[in-house]
Amino acid sequence: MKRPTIKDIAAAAGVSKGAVSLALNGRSGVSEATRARVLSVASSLGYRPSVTARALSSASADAVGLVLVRPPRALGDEAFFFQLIAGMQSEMSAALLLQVVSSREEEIELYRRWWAEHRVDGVFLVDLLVSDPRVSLMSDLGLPAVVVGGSGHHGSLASVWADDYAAMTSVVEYLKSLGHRRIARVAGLPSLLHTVRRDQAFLASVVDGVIVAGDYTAEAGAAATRELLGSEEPPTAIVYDNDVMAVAGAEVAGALGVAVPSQLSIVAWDDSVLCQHGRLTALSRDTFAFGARAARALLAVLEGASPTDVEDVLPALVVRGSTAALGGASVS
Amino acid sequence: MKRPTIKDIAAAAGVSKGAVSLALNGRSGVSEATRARVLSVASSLGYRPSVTARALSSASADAVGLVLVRPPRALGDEAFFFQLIAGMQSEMSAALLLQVVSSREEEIELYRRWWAEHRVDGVFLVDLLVSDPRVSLMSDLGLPAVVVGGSGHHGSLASVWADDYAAMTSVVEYLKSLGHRRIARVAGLPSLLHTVRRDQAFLASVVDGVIVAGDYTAEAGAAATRELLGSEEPPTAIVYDNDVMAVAGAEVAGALGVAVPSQLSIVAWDDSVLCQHGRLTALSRDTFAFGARAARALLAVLEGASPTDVEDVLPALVVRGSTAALGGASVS
DNA sequence: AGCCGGAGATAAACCGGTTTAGCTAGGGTC
DNA sequence: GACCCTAGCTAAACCGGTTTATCTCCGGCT
Repeated sequence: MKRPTIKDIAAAAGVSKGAVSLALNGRSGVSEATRARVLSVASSLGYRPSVTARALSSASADAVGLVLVRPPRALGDEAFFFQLIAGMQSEMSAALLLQVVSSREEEIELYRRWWAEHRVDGVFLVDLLVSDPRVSLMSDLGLPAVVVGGSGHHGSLASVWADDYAAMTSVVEYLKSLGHRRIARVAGLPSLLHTVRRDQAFLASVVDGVIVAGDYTAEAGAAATRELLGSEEPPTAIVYDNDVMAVAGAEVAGALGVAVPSQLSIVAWDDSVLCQHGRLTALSRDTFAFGARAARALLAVLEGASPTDVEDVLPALVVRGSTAALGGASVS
Repeated sequence: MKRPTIKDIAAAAGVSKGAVSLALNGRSGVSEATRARVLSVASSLGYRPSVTARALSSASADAVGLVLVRPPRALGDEAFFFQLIAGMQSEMSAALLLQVVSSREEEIELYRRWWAEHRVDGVFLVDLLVSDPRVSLMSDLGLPAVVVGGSGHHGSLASVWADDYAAMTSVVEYLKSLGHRRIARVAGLPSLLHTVRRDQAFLASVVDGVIVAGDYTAEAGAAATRELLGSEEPPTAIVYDNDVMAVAGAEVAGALGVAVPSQLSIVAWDDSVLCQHGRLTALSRDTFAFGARAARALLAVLEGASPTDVEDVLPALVVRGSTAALGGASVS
């Protein structure tokens, strides 16, 4: 019940540990005859090198890391991250070391540890902040990293992103073309970079706009919607920063007797089963594919390629029953 | 930019590596004075032991493992697992080593490797099969494990489960009390243990029942529903094995002109935002809490407690608009 | 013949811990 | 005073790999 170690292979092949190591890793220093013998012995004994031991002598750790800073309870409802993780895994043969922490400080400490111990070969950085300390940390540590969804270029790091600015502009233009003028935005966390980008794009293209901050939870979406619809001049269209808040908002509108879409148009950022079934117009991006792309980018960096920026395809607006021309007929 | 190692602490405290190790781990063999000195030096240098190195000499790996056997693309839609993971993380200070593979063989191979390399301290076993080889594997390896959602006791392993049999019985009884006789069940994967348990309970309490197999995807739910509603004697109630299939089924019913709930009652297993918004009657269990409970069980085993079976609270039936008495008025 | 160079292999150091064997000094016992 | 124990510590082996220094042997060149 004990795995063969490199020593067993060496003994069985009649060579030294060092020679086995060289042979298995395809490096020079052993003859082809010896290499072949070692390989055959290794495979016949079912030898698998120990990643743990290998990681100690500063080689590969066969894992990449992802740290999420969220209240765990809220995390479970955010399909986005799981889709992303599933996509990442689809392109990786390595395992994903996942940890959920509650503060940015812990997150940074964790990256330092993982790096110092060679526990991971590289990491994904998500939820990028406006001026994010992690970017320079990765450079300082020399820890390969890919910024995921950080809408833009970041120092010397590879980045995989979608153009939030253009996407938001297209949403607003679409609503304007339907005759909407007073448009509201229920935003995500203000500290996040993509929130700021979307805010900017929103304010730049909207005629008469208002922004309310949210935190991606159903409660926040409902509260923001109540606040907006109860105001002096309620908006005729609301753009939500995620699916959960949008669905909650639609529900609140219904409860308040505000008809969707005849009196209020609703657009959700990030499509999901939730939007599909709620017949909500949504900005759809393929999060799974996005994760897969991020994984490929990280693998490329790990293989020594110079970090590149990959811009994801622009999210497509999927028009469903929650948006209509101002004063148009109800569909729902 | 280099982390202090145990050697640095030893040098700074003027003792040997071994003494530092003993002192830090609270073991006897060093005087209290020396221990205090070592601890203060260690903390002032910001020393953190390397988990990687520690794992080599058969100590803790500071991580627990979870292997999921699913097509990655489908995985992303299953909120269940992410809820579970979020719950697990909420109770763990260690990281979760996560890997998605495509076959049972790979899964087993992965457990063997992780064990052989001390990469994990223990693992969670999900999606238990009818006679699951993993159970005896864990015993053989001596790898601490917790069976999650395996509806029952499993060898010498700790188990955290909900009573699927009783839950299914309660659902069928509820439907029978509404007057339903011909009831269908759109099941999950037939190889899974809880599918079998639910099948048994369903067949035991139903008057006139039919079971169609599904695989948790929206497509499967839609196809099964089409098949059932198009049959000679269509059922008046359908119980789906997860939320995604139930929602898809409701949609198909609507498209076929079968009114829910007046002509067809629908019950979903596992509640979610999806069911809440679709106003589907659902069997609600707190998956997050379930994951947290599983984590606590694993931690207990890791601390040397003898493995225990923890039965989760019975899932509660949350009645919404998708179920009604046979021939009752439409609500939707 | 004498010298040099490189291929092929080995032994040993190293990564950062844990653990065991062994050494030393001090106290108690008879 | 001889003897034994034990507390307290050190040195060294070990975990399973990688990497470097070193050694040997053989062939080619002058």
